Amino acid sequence: MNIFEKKKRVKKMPPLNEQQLDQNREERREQIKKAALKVFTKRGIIGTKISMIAKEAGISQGLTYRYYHSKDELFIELVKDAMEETAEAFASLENMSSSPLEKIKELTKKMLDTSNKHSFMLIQQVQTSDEVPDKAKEIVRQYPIPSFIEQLIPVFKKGQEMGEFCKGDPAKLLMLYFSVISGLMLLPNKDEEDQALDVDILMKLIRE
Amino acid sequence: MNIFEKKKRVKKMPPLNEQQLDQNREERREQIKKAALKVFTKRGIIGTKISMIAKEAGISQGLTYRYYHSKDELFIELVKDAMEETAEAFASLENMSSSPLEKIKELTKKMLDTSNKHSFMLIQQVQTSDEVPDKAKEIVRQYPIPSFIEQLIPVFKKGQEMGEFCKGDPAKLLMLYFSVISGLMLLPNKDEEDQALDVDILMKLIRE
Amino acid sequence: MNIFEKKKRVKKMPPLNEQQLDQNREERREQIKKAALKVFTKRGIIGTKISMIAKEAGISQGLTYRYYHSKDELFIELVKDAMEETAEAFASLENMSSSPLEKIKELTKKMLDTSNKHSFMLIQQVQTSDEVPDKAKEIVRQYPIPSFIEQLIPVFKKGQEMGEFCKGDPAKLLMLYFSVISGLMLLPNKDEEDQALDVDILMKLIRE
Amino acid sequence: MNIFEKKKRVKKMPPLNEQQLDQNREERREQIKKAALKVFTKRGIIGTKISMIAKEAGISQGLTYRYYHSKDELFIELVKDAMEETAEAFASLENMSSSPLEKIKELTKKMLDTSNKHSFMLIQQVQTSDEVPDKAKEIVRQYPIPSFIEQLIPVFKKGQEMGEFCKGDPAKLLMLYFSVISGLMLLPNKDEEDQALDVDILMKLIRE
DNA sequence: AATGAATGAGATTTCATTCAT
DNA sequence: GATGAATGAAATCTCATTCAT
Repeated sequence: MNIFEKKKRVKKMPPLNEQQLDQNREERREQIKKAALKVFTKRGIIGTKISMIAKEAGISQGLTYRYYHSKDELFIELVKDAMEETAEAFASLENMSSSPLEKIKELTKKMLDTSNKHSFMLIQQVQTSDEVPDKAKEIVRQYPIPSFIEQLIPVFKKGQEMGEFCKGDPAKLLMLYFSVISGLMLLPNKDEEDQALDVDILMKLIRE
Repeated sequence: MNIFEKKKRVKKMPPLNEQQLDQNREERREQIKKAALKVFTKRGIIGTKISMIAKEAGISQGLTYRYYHSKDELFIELVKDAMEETAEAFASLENMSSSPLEKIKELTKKMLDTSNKHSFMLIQQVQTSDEVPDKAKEIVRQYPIPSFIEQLIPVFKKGQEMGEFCKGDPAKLLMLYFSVISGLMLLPNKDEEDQALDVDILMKLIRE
Repeated sequence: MNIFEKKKRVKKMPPLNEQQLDQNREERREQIKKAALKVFTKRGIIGTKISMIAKEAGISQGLTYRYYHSKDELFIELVKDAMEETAEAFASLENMSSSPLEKIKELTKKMLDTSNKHSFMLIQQVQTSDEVPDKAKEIVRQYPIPSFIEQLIPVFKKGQEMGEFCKGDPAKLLMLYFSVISGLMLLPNKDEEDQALDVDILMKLIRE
Repeated sequence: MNIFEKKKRVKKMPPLNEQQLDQNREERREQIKKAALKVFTKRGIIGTKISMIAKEAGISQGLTYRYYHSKDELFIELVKDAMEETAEAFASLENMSSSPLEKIKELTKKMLDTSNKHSFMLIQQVQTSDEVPDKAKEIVRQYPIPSFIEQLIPVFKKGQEMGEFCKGDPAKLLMLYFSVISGLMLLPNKDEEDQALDVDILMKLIRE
């Protein structure tokens, strides 16, 4: 660092550079979010005590508040993330070159996959429960699940034409299908291998 | 209670006769249970405040404690009832003269019917949540849902032989099927008429 | 109570009549407000712990929350009351038949009187401190003290004409005078008898 | 510190010489004190968070503790300083050659001057509030304000003889006068120019 | 029996102080 | 020395349960 660079730093001389600090901070936030998502989905927003999240994240209660002002704020952040992921999951189907049936199957697997499930469950919680903050409700309302499902209607219709899917009102069939998936997500875990099988059986609901 | 039993209790002369009092008491308990079931299933045991139950039942907070010593006790009582009803629902199939497929269909309707749903949802809650009292967990463990489902295996096998049901491991198929039903119960209400349709589509999961 | 009256009561049969309950409730609120006013003026809103108010009122911490949802709400209610009292104190001068000088003197006495002082001090606190809730600031801003003082300008002018008050800009003189009074209120108590004397000396500020 | 003392400390060879270090340290302490005084007087000791002082001083929270072991210690140090300044302000009158009235007027100006006001306000806070550390209370008790005022009694008497001051008990008149000044200090700022005028009006309290 | 008030244990949140870097 | 993170004790607030009427 030459003397000119030195002058840039107006305020003070922190021991670590700001970029490093920001990154640490971001990592902590992720650590907390990960822990929180796990506990929130397992116990609901009211059943979740901040102390549980802190313990799960391996930090003190107080520290949680340096990163999130309140339990609600943390919850809301997670809901935002979950909505984004969901939107992406649905949107990503467009770019797939596979058949309609394969697309739906892929999406189903993604939703039931343990690593993604938590996000979907969180959204379920927001839709189902009265305990969640209004802000969270709003966010989910802004991007309603039905609208995601509607995106699939063209795919489904094409599948019907190709004879992959059964006849019937695409909107209604898809809605029921995803209700079933949603419901399954709320149930306690199953073994991974079983899951793989399940998907094929589930597809019977919409297959010809 | 016969008239001889009645004479046994003679503490004092109440304004109403004992039988009447007992009946009143029982009615109150039912009134409270009904209210509690509604709120518990909607908000979970932690999300439910005693004040909410009291309000729903149209009585005062304090009075609730005349009939149930604690929130947990009330919850446990409801779980007991729910288990009994569930057991009955499954057992009653034996006496039905209809075909295997019709039996399963009937059971499905019963489970998804708004008036019964609450009991099933309560059991779900016990299985899913960590917040419920240990005693409740125990009760549900004593009569595990899988054992109910096992009762249906003979019925299912018969249906397979008759060509009503698809091929495959009956235990596994039934388990998935009822997982789907359970999951659907957890979702917010749908219109009654749609429900009627849904059942037929759901049956595709196990039908030939 | 005759049978017709009995029918009026739609809901239930409470042991005490509603009027009595409402009155009790109101008394409790007053009791809490009185205690709170004392502690708030002595220690400021932040320095005041709910436990102090509860102790001063002789009730449990928890009970406080049955009457006021938060410390802030309680504070705001007190500010409202104080503003009303202040407005009244100034307004009441109009109806007095005494001379301008006597009017100001009376007002001064009222403000410095121990029994009223707390209300004025509370308003001071709102104006001086950054810790008070925004709502409280708003309320005080709605009826600004200067506007109260302006009401006195005609009185003061008349006093000047009568030779009771010194020459000079009435607005400026009154503002200074009441600044002095306000300041004095913030200081720890003096003996009652001294106070009586003080007023006459203070009047020198505006007397001819 | 003389040059001999300097040689006594020879632990290691610091990049800067000891004197320089000490001076830096002293400057930092002053920087912190200045910031603290500003915030303490504005928000009270409880309303003041260490983070606020650090921010005002432009340093980190943690660093504050390198210079002061606790918030209380910092507060106490400020109170000491304030008492010394006050003592000096009163003492300095002795050396003035002006008339008694001019002396009091000068003192008044000094007290209401924005740059000095903070110290006086701090002392007020110690006298008024229950939140301050006991040590601070003690320090102020050791040099009671009344004793400062008593120092002025000879001056006041001389002024009375000279016909500059009004008749009456000097102790009582001075006490009221400084109560008024103290009170005024607690009020939010006024414009500088108004202040100048105010002093003359205030003097009416004690002038003939 | 019935009510609503009252309590107190436990949860959330704040912040002075300590710690690792 | 300097920083910002981390801790934990104390405050606010909630609510299951008990109590007086």
